[in-house]
Amino acid sequence: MIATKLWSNPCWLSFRANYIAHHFNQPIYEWIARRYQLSAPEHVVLYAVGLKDGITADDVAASSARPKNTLSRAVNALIAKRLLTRLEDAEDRRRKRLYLTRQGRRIVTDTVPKFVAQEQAMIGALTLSEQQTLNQLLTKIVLSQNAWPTRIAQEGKS
Amino acid sequence: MIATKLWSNPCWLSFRANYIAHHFNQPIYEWIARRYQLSAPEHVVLYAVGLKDGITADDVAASSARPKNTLSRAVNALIAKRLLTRLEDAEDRRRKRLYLTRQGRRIVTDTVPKFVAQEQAMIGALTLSEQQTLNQLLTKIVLSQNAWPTRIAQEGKS
DNA sequence: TGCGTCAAGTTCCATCTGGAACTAATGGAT
DNA sequence: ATCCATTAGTTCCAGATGGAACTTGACGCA
Repeated sequence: MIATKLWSNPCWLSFRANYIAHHFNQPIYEWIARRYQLSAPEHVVLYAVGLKDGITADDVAASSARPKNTLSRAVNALIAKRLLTRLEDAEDRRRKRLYLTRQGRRIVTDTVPKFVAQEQAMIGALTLSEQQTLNQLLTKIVLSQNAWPTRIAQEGKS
Repeated sequence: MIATKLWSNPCWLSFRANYIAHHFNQPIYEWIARRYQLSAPEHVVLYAVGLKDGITADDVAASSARPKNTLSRAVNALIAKRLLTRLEDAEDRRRKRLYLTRQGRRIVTDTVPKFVAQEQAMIGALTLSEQQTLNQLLTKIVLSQNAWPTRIAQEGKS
C-alpha cells in the first residue's frame, strides 16, 4: 500500500510531506505526553516561545497550523503549570507577550535534542549535500505560500 | 515568526514537512466536508481504496498515519453512505476487502483533480527539474523508514 | 468624541479522536 | 488436536479538538 501511494499517487508531494511529518510528530508527541504531561498544542507553544521570546499566541497560530482557541487553551494550561508567563503589551493591550519561566526553558532545552535526533534519524538516508538541496527546495515552497489557495472554490454552475 | 521557524529552527525538516502538509490538508479537508459531508478519515479511506481496490482497513492504517479504530469507524460510515462495500476474504476471514461503489468512485474522480490542483499550486514555485529532485529526495527518506525510531526511549538513569 | 471595522484572545459546546481492552480468526509449535 | 501468540477489526469512553460566537481593545474617519 505504501508502494501504491508512493508510485501510483497523483499527489506525490502531499503524501510524502504528510508521511514524513507524521512519523516525526507521532513518537515525539507520545514521548512528550508521557514524560512531561504536555499535550501536543502545549508543546507547540513551548517550542515556539523557546525559539523566540516575547511572541504572542497569534504568532504561534500563524506559524503552527493550529486554530487559535486550541492555542489559547494551551497557553493558559502552560501558565497554570508555571512554564510560561504572560505580559500585556503596553503598546497594544490586546497583545499578550509570552515568556518562558526557568522551568519552561528547562523543558525546552531537555526536549530539543530529542527532536533533533529524531529528525537526524529520518534524514540519515541522505548525504549532507542532498540534505542541503532538500532544505532549499522545501524552503522555496514555504516562501511561495502567498500563491496557494487557502480555500477550494465551491463547485461552478457548469 | 515563520521566518524564525525557517531560519532559527534546529528542526528544519519537520517544520517544513508539517507546514506543507498542513497547508495542503487544511483547504482540502474543509472543502470535502463542506461539499460531500465526509470527515477527513472517511476521505482518507475513500482515496486509498480509489488508488487500489480490494485493500483492507489495515492497509489504509499502515500507509495513512491514523489509528485503526478511527479508520474502522470511517469504513463503517462510508458503507452506511453506500460509497464503499466490504467483502470478507475467503483465504483469511479476518480480512475484509474494500471496494468503491459507483457513487464512491464518482466522488474520487470528482475530488482528485482538486487535490492535484492544490498540490500543483504549492509546487508552482519550483521548476520541473527541481520538482523531480525533490520527489527523489523525499522518496528516499520515506523508503528509509525502517531506520527511524517509532518510540523515544525513556530517560536513562544517569 | 462617537461610530464602524478589525484584531487578539476567550468561551461554549457538539463532535471527533485515539488509547486500551476486547472479539474472532489464523498459524505455528508441540 | 490443543495451546499460544499474533493479527484484523470493533467497542468503549474520557478527553481533546476546532468552528462559531463573544469580549475587549485599537484605529480610522467624520
